Amino acid sequence: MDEAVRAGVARGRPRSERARTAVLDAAADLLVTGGTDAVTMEAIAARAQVSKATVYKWWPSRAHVMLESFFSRAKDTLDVAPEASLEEALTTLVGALTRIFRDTESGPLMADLVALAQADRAIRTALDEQWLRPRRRVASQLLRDGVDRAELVSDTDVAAAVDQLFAPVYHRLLLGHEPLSDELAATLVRQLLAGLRNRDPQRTGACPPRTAR
Amino acid sequence: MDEAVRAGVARGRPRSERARTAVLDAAADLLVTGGTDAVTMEAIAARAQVSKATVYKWWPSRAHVMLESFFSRAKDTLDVAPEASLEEALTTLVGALTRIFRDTESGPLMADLVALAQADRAIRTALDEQWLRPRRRVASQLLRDGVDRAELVSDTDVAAAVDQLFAPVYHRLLLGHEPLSDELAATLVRQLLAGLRNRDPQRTGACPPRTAR
Amino acid sequence: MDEAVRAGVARGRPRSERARTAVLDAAADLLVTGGTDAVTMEAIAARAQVSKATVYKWWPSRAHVMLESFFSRAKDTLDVAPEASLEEALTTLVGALTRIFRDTESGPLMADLVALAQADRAIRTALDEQWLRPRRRVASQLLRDGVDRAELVSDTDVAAAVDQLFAPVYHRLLLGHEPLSDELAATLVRQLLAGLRNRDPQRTGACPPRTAR
Amino acid sequence: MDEAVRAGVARGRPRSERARTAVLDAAADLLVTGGTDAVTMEAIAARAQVSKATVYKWWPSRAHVMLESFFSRAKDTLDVAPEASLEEALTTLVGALTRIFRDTESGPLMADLVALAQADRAIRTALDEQWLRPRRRVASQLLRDGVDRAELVSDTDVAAAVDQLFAPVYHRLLLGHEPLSDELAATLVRQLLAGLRNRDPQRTGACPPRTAR
DNA sequence: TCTTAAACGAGACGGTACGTCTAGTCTTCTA
DNA sequence: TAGAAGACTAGACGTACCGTCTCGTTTAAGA
Repeated sequence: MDEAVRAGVARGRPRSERARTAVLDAAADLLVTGGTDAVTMEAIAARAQVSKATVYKWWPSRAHVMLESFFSRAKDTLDVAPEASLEEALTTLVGALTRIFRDTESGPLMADLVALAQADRAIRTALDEQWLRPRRRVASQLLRDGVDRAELVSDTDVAAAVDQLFAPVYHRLLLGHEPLSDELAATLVRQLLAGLRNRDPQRTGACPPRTAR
Repeated sequence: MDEAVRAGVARGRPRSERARTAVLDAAADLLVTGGTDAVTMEAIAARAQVSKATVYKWWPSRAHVMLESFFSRAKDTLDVAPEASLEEALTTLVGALTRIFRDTESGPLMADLVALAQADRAIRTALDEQWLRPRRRVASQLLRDGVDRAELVSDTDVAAAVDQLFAPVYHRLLLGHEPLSDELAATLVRQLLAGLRNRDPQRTGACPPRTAR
Repeated sequence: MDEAVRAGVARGRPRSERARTAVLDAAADLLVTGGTDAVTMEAIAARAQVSKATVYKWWPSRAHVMLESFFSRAKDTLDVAPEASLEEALTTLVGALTRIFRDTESGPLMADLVALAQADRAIRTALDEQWLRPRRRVASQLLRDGVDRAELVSDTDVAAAVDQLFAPVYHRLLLGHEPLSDELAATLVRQLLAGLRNRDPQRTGACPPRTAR
Repeated sequence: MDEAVRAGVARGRPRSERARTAVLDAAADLLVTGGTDAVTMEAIAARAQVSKATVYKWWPSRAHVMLESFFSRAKDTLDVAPEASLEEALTTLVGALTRIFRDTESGPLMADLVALAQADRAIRTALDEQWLRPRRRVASQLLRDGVDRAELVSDTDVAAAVDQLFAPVYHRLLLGHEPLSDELAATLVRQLLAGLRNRDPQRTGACPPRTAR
């Protein structure tokens, strides 16, 4: 009936939750065991014991499957202990990201998604809005609060600072030139907040001048 | 003959330089105009007016074509003025990278290569060894020199610091969440060297304490 | 309950006559307007405003729908006027067939059914027993009566003769090499009964000899 | 070179004769062993050890494969012995058709082609022009010659007569209501030429009157 | 000048995955 | 219990690109 439709009453056979999770699991498994090239719609359907038509019905492309597979897994915390210092809070955020990229399927999934985002603007947008932005927002707010309290210098470029905390993690995930070590998060936060410049050279006391080379 | 072969003397028709450059140009053009998906071996050969066999003869995969296409274009300078300060030198390096990614075909090419590197370990290695490592080496040396002359603090994690300078550029190139602006390089260098922490809050003198939140 | 079932009393919702005729009409309409390929179970159900399950519940395949659709339409007469001559009677039978194939939906339906019969033995059997055989039986009886009364030669192969009357109609329907013209039936009957051989060459009188070539 | 192209000089790898015949054989084999439904492009390619792309390159549809498969096999003779009588000549033609339909793969192939012709006008045309018409032409000419020499009556409808000879064969092939027996051809020719009407009933002399029923 | 051998263009080939379509079946709610 | 809605499995469709192959055709160095 029309009323039924308008009321959102389900008509017909309901969507199979089993199929949905099987697809998401299959995609992640294939990626981890066989690499990007192994994750074809054909292979996903076969491993999930699901017909290709069902996959295409709910996800328009392999990239969208990966996206949902990633989001169904990657649940890092955005909660920061209220009593934590700024340094502690930022370290928690960056450390959580580092660990899920290094220790879970989310790492390969994110790497693959960034690759897919180069070919599909919708994926890039979804990644930005649903993953990056919320995390950047939390970090940005912490930094802005620091500026407001005068804990941080007033000319801080918050966006750039956030990139200096998070980008190295993605960079190492994607290129692998350096490991995602346990200390990385603390190091990134410490070096950004305190800076690299030596303010107490040879025990001269006082705050350090900008020493030209 | 055997002697000729042993002597490395070229026998037969020499490799066509025209074909080589046509292929590299075709790959870059296709990428810029049509996106990653448009760059197929088939399309490269067609646009370059070259047979597929010739492309496969010299490059084992599309990724290798992109790699050489990138390297034949991206010639940013690694030279730093000897009289420049540390901050100036680093800003020059990061700024050069930002500009070639933003203003030339090298940006899309690098983005595509990072994507391809997720599926092809050889590409990842080549990118690392032939592109990233030389640039990281120069920046690392500058930072280590700073530590040696006590301009920088002794517990500096050079590798992490280098990432805090370069990774944001790649991150923005790949995800596009923030622009590759003119000021970015200077900001990244400044914030990393001086840090974000306010050392002179309301003229209270002395170095600032770690203010708990 | 069981008693009711045994008693043949209908339980539950009775079958929808509307659905039945809508399906048969849809099948015929689709065939005439779009050709064989347009007649899919999907399309039939959609046009008939009926669910696919309902179609499958009552007809095991598209071929069976076509079969019933054909039989619900093709009602040519098998009655022959008792006072008619043999030639008139046969002409009536063949003419009726020609006209319903040429002027009604039964033509395309029969053509489609013959095609479907190549893939489905059940359809072939049904076509034979329910359509061909009754018509052949009537014509055969007329011919056999003719033999019995010595109007026809005693060595008549009735089955072959019936084919020589009817087969040309199906042949033209299926291949279209010649039209199903108004005169066709009369011509077929006349030529078969009287033969093509000239029995009165050059007015020599008497019955004609078999002139060798 | 242009001259080469214009001259029809073969460029590139030449077409594989092996692939061509393998496809035609596979199509015929599948049809005979598994029926119409077994003959899919997929199955043809698989059995012929040929890629689907190759099949589609040379044949636009399954129907065209069947068509060529049929023509590569069905080589019945159209030659008639010059000294043969009209009756002998026609019997030869019809008999040859009957035998290749009954005893070779050409029977199932033709049946399938007639079915396919219902959905594809191009197939119908090809069947008509390349198969039916040449055979009908020969028979028609024999009949017309007979009329010219007054062996046959002058009001003979040649087209209808040809159908009365050939159509029964196709009809039995397609519907199977009667067998394609050895005697069929002779019977069809005899009955058509001499007619069914008894001209010498009970030795009454003279040609028989039209006996009303 | 003539041979020779590698590079080249064209394009057919066997594969594989694509994204779509239809066949049938199954599950839920409604009439 | 029939029917409508619609999700499901299965598998063929026709296309595109892959990477390989087989031709005939340059092109220059060496004989």
